[in-house]
Amino acid sequence: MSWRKDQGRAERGYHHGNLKEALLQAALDLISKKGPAGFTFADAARMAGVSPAAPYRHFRDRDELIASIAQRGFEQFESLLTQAWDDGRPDTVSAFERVGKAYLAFAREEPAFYSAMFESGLPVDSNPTLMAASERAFAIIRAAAERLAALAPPGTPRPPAMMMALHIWSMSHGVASLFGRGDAARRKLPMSPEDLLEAEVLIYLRGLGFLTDRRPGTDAADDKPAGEKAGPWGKPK
Amino acid sequence: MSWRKDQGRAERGYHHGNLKEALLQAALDLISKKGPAGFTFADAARMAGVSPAAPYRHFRDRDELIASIAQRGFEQFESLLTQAWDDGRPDTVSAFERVGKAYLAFAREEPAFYSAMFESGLPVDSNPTLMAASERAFAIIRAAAERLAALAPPGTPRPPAMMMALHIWSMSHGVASLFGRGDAARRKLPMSPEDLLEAEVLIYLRGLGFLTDRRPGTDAADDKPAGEKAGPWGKPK
DNA sequence: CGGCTCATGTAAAAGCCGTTCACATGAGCT
DNA sequence: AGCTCATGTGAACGGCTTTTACATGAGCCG
Repeated sequence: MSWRKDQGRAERGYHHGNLKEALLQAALDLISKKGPAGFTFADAARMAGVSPAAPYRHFRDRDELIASIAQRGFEQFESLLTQAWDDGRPDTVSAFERVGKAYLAFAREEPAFYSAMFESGLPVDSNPTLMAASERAFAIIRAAAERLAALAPPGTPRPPAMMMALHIWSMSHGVASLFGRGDAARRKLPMSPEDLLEAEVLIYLRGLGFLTDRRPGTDAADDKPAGEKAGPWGKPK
Repeated sequence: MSWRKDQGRAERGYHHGNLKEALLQAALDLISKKGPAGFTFADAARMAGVSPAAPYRHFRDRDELIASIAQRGFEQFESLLTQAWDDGRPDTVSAFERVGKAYLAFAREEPAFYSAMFESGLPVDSNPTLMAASERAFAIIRAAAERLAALAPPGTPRPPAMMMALHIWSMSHGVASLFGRGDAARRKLPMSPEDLLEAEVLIYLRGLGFLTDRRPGTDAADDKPAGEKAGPWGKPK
């Protein structure tokens, strides 16, 4: 049966058997409850049912645990973005918007990961593998921007994909961190963060010359079916 | 002479005489050096030359000190933005861009204030006077957006000023917090955060129908549609 | 000037945390 | 069976936050 190495505080021998995993899980819980600053190493150990010194067999120090979480976060983030982008199907623009929504959804649904990744205060370049994971996640956005840039309307200068990607990233992060989660979400808004970001991205894309109204027949290279006549901020009255 | 109540560790009697101010100053130093997490109450006390218990005569706890700093930060921030906006002189669009630059400059030059304001992890609504200060600062951006919205080209639906303001804020905060300061600034970029934000805002404004080229002779009076010549990202090759 | 009072500072202590080190345990291999 | 080494424990150190009882002296009042 499974009485042996259950997670949590089930009776166990001298050795935990799965401590590293249990610690990561506990840390996620704690960070999502009390923020990356409020999380303590000792608490995580307690929650895993081991002594305060035990975690040091698995992580050099508290920062390394947080870095591990950030690392995992970037991996899940990358996977989520990849899935949202879906290689640009069914059309580049709408896939692009889906990526924006996925960004926000991640920040909202995995606040612990998101804080560890972007708000834990640990230097980006402290851990090379961490930076690599971060760059792989960003690469998705960049690849999407690349495809989008290639669709630039003829006659207009083609925007640098890297710049577009950075712009999209900063918008997404800005919305997520100001309005997206927990404490910050308490700022009163006339619209949801999702709608706010979507409008922002659409206006931006239009500024680059992309036709994002998606009225029938006005779309440049896309075959997206008919949408609204309304602009990116809903129906003007 | 001025041997009496000099700042720092100069000889002093039993009473410091200006401890509250000294603590705020010390905290600013420490936060800018080690981030809002690395800052300790005891360190600030030491730096001011008093015992670790002394600060409690002036601040309920560590969080209240940080909140005080955030408060001051918002006040300076508001003043800086007001000055940058300069009531929309000499013209709305360029004043608007100046506000964006001022935002970034504040984040870069006052990282301690900026972290206390946006990254300290304390709930926005913990302190009503703090939230009020924050709202006064945002009101500048909002007022600028209002003026800008009023200039919307005829024939296009007028964008909601509040939404514009939130968009600008999220772009500015996104760029500042991802690329603007200290650790985050180590991400390698093809351009400066300032240029990145300026381009982002210009493209966004163009997406709203504002003509932002501002080369001599191509301004609003011109009949040429925006975006034909040099874009906001410089000369395409 | 003398004395009172109260804001402001100190010392000491409790409780927490991170971290280290010597030591215990027992899982897995030979 | 016995060895070994990864993994966990207990105790200890120093530092931080916060509280409490006590000390100091600046400002005021007569």
